[in-house]
Order: sequence, then C-alpha cells, then structure tokens
Amino acid sequence: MKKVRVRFAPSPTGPLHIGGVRTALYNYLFAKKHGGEMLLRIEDTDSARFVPGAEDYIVEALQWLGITIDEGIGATKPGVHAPYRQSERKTIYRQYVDQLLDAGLAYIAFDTPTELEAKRAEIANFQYDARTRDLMVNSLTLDADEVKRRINNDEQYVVRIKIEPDREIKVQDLIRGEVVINSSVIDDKVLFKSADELPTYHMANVVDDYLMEISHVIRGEEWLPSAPLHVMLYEYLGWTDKMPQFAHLPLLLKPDGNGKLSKRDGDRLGFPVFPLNWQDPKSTDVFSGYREAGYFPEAVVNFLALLGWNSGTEQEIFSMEELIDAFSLERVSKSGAKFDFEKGKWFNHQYLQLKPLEEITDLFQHVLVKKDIVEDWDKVKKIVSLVRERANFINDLWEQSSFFFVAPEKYCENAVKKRWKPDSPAHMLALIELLEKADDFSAANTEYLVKNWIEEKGLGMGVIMNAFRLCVVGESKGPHMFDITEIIGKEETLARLKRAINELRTTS
RNA sequence: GGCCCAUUCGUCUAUCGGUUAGGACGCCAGAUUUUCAUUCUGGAAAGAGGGGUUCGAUUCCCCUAUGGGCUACCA
Repeated sequence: MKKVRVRFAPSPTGPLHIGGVRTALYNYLFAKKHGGEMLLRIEDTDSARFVPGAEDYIVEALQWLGITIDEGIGATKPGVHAPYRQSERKTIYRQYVDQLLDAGLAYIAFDTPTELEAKRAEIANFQYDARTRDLMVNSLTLDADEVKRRINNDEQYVVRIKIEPDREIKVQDLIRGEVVINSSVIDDKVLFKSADELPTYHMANVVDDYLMEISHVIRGEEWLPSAPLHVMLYEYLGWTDKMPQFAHLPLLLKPDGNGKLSKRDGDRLGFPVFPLNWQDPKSTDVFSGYREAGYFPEAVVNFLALLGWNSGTEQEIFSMEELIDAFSLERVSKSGAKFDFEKGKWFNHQYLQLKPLEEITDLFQHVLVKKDIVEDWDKVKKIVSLVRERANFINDLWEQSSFFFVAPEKYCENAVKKRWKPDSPAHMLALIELLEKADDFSAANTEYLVKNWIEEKGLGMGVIMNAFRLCVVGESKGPHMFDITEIIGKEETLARLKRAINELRTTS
C-alpha cells in the first residue's frame, strides 16, 4: 500500500475556525493511525483575501492542540517538496496550465468580470460551459493571432478548463461511497488568472497534491460538489493512477437555528469558535479562543474528535494516543453536527479532574499571582484538592476558593436572611469561646470539639454550622467547614467570626 | 432556480433486517450532606411522512418533506 500522506491546507484569510481544527485533527489522526505523515500547506492563491498573521495563528493553534506537522509550514524539518506556500509556487503551476492548454483541454478566456456579470443577468442560470463558451470571448472563438495580440497587449485573461459535457464522473468517497455527477452541470472553471499569475484553488490543489504525493484528501463537505472537477483534472493531467482517495467530512453547524457554524456565532452565543484569541488586524475586533477561555487542549481535541466520529464503544474520554488508535474514516458520520457547547464544558470538567493535582495547582498558582496573592504551594495544592471537583475551568477554582485567601467583605443577602437567626450572635460568641481554647486546630479536632459542644448544648447542627459558614465564607458555599478552618487557621477563623458578629448586628 | 449530500431523544451518537431502540451532555426528581457544588440512583425524551421489497424494517429501494453544502477571475 502507498505510504499515507495527508495534508491540511487552509487559506490564510483569518483565524483557523474550529471546524478547520477538526479537519486538521481528523487528518492527523488518520495519518498517525497508519504510520503516515501530515503536511501543512498554505493555500494563499487569493492575494486579495490574504490576512497578515493568519498563517502564524494556524501554526500556533495546531501546536497548542498537539497536532504536530511532519512536513511543510510549521514543521521541524524542511521537507523535500518546498515551498509549501502556494504563492511561492507560481512557476510550478504555469507548466501544468500550459500542458492543459497545449492538449486542448483548457482554453484562454478574455471575458471581464463585468461582462460575465452582464451575461448572468441576461441569461437565466448562465454557466460558462460547453453550451455557452462559443458565445464568449475566448481562444475558441477568437483566431490564434487575435489571442496572441491581446496577450501581447497585456490584456488580462484567465485559463478555463474545457469540460467535456455529458459524462458520468464518479468520485469514490471513503465516507459517502460513490458519488456520481454528470459533467454537464460542472462549468468551465477558472484554473489560472493572468492578473496575479496564480492558479485558483482547484488547479493549485490538484497539482500540489500530486507533486506532494498526497495519498488521502480529507476535507470538509463544502468541497464535495467540486470533487468531480478535481477528478477530471487528474484525468486531464494524466495522473488518474496517482489520484488520492477522497473523504469529505460533515460540517459543523450552528448550535441554534440553521447554517454552518460561523465566525460571529461564538461571541453571539457566548462561547469561542476559535482555538486561540484573534484580533482582526483591520477591524481590530477581538474573537475569543478556547485557550484563553481556559480550556485544556486535550479537552478541545477530545470534544472535537467526537463531533462527527465515535469509536463504536461507550468510551468518551480519549487521549490523543487513544484517538489515534481508535480512529477510522469508516466511523465518521455523514450528517452535519450541531455544535454543543455544554458538552464542551463537560469535557473540560473531566480533564480538570483527571489531570495530576500538581499540574492543576501550578496553573492555579498563575491565577493567584495575577491577583497578587502569594501563597505556599502545598497549601494551594490542598485547597485545589478540596474544590476542584466543583470546577469546570481553572478560573472557576478562584470562585470556589477565594475565601481561603481573602476574608469575606460582605455577606450574601439571601444567606443572611436564611442562616442568620436572632440567637446566632450568641451562638457565634459561644463558638468563639470554645475555639479559643483549642490548641489543635486540625479539621479532625475542631470537628470533634464543635460537634460535642453542639450536642451537649442541644443546639441544632444546621443552625450552628450554617451561621458559622456565613461568618467565615460570607455565603452558602464551599467545602466542609472544618477543612476550611484548618487551612485558614485559628487566628483567622476567630477574626472572621468576630467581624461577622459585628457586621451582621448592624445590618440586621 | 439547478446540482450534490444528509435525516434516530433538545444536542452528540450506537444499531450494519428480528433490540424492552443503548450511551453521553443537558433537563427533572429522589438520596447523601453543616451550605453550595460534587457524587449516586431514578425519570421524561427519538427512528420526518408516504409508498414499496421482505415472514419481518430504524436498518434496503423509490417519492415527498425538511436541513445543509455548492452554484465567483474565494478557498
């Protein structure tokens, strides 16, 4: 079997969309599964849509996600098929365009965009093809000298493929099976434009995939309609036996309503659709990314992998290695998947629990540093171990544990209403008295002392503990009280109790 | 409009002719608990419609409907 070589070929027109990330991921998984290589090629044949920074963004995003590139842009080794930016491959394409021209399989057309627009307005369902090309201004209708004269005159032209009508073109798709299309519905697509001497996507794509020895083209479903054109191009160029196998992936759809997931959906619905933050260089609009939103790359990868693919088992948590091992194109679904952000959160929650406590502690330390909180690492680790199961993101840890680091400044109104009773001040005063005598402030000992005291005095567990919590935490949340008091210590616990009694007396 | 692809709980999906149609997210309820959360248990929730083929269709075929994609000198 031919060596597996796949490519991810985005165009640098903006940040890499999460759908594009999934395409890259599936390419990567497929390549690694079969001991193959993945290369990154930049399809920048549309100079007008080029966006500075987009290429670096793509490379950085893939790196963050752990999708490593074996060859091409962003790869560690240079690679024998360089260059990997299509704009730098101009001279390569020209010879194949000429080959097609010489063979009479393509022709030169001089119709300007405005002329074409006029034609479209004039003729319903106008298509530049076998039925209409004789009506147009091209090397089929003009004589050779005139064509030469126009070119020498620097007149702009394009090269169009000459599609032979009424042929059944078959595309074998690894996900969808055989797709048959009649060539009459394909138009004479532009292959090359003289204006920038660059091919269009279709030509560049086929030539590069051939030259770069690509074995499998795994791309989004939006390319399925043009796949027959590509098949025909392989045939015209005499490369049918070297043609890669195709797999067209289902699209990622908007979570609400209809249509495919788009750039603006993310911030409209309150979740990222990009891997990394991105600031548009022109509009300076900022789009949020998964990395900055606090996602683990593993969670994003896991989540994305399961959007359109499943292993056939009930396993849902997969490391990259497990994904590689389990992946197959046969198990990719055919229909589009609505993007379910809630499930994405759940994946992150899972990884937050699964990761080593030390790693989470390190990450949380960064958050603390930003808040100018300097705390002993082991103490932070202990706190993280107490609260992490209640968090989805590293940043949630702060919400869940801020009271370990700073005393409450105010007391939650609802909690006060519910937990602060008329005799609460007296209870808390007595509790202070009790705790002041405690030499050992470990959770075990304080719990023993307090529970005994509650029992002796015949006080309710809930009455005391809830008020106690309100004083120490400021609201109705947090881990077990005695775990909290052990960590913040005797002095702080007593101080918080005293302060709360004062504050709550005046407010209530 | 034309062409192509698709269609199982709200969402992601399992099922490759015979199942009480399974799981997960979310939702609801109960249990646990000193609070909140977690956790655990339970629950509601699906084969778009119509024809065939077959002893038997969610599964195969056709039609309709719906959704999506493409229809550029964009990728």
